[in-house]
Amino acid sequence: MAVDRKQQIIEAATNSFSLFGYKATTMDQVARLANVGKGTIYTFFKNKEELFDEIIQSLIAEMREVAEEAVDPSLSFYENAHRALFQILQFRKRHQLTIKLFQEGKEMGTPAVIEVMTMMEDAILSFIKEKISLAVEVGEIKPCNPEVTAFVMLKLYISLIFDWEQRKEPLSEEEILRLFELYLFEGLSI
Amino acid sequence: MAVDRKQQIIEAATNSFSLFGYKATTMDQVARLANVGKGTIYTFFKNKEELFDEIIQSLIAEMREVAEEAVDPSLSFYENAHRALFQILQFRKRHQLTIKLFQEGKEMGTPAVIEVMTMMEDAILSFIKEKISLAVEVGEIKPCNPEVTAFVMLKLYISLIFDWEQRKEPLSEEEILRLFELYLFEGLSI
DNA sequence: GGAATGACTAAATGAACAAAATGGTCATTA
DNA sequence: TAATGACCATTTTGTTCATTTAGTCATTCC
Repeated sequence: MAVDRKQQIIEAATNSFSLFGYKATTMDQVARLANVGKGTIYTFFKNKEELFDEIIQSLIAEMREVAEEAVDPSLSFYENAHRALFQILQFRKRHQLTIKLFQEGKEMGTPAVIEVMTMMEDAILSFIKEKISLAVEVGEIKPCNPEVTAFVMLKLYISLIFDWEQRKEPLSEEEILRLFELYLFEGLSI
Repeated sequence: MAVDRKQQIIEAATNSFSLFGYKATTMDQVARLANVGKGTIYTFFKNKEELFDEIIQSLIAEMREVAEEAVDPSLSFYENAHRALFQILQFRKRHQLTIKLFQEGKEMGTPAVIEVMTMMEDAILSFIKEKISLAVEVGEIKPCNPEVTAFVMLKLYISLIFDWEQRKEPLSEEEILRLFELYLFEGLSI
């Protein structure tokens, strides 16, 4: 075959998921968009959910790459934490697919979407956790539970970037970095 | 009548809201529970939402009182934050109403509930902000934007109590206080 | 011969309609 | 004159059924 049918299917599905969401994307539509018979999809993917999962796994891998790229070994842990988290969240903001799915998960509660969003969050948490564990070992930050700390960091970031934006003027990247530093690293005590 | 009908209605409604939520509480039910004709409710309250609002206003006032009582001017900001936080924790446990409404707002998105939860959040934020401003003026904590700081404190608190519980074993009160202290006051830096 | 296909089926979905429940009113009652 | 519950308009819930959809498989095509 001249063209890679599997790739065609993945691209068609990604486009449709991005545009209409998971539920509103039909396998007929994916087949049509991919210029492929519907049955062909099932020679590459067991079912709709597996096709979806494979797309999300790529997305997660891409996110990890972006985050990893943001890390600069010559910088401090807190600066790197900020850079990585900021990049991940910006990535999420930029990619139509993540935006659409976030919406669908919240508004319609589609189970497959919720499952996948949890996977994405877990991937982010596991990435941060890894970095925290390392920083603790090296003695760059105080000993702490890496799992809870990763969770708190992510939540703090989401609060500052997404939630704060709902009520007030968005914070600039510099402000976010400064706040991150102030609250999580220096602490408020005199 | 010997008994205060308005009070009866408020108590019945509070019970039902706590037990079944706002939407699932019918005015017939409130009337029945209050041993009152349905029309009587409407001599005291314009409609269901006003009855709800009045109950929430009391709840907010009560929360403020509880928090205010916990504050001891002779203690440090840090210690007072502990005490207020602890009291609010205890308060939350006593009031299924808050929990039920929080759930309903998130899961069903009942507009009246969302509106009221926003009011509660604003009340809490304004309370914390006030205390932070004072502490900064007195030089008890580092200078910081009181509004953002209050926001971050509340979000951290909600993350630790509600969100963490969704994925892992709930944290004990002692653990929550310890984490709050570690992340916000001491900071992670060595 | 084996990959690709699209007509086919069982299951899921949602539109449309009917029935029940609910918020709010008001004439009657005590 | 305050309290009430039958009553009404509207909303919500339950049900039916035609349509749509995910997934299969006999047939086609290279």
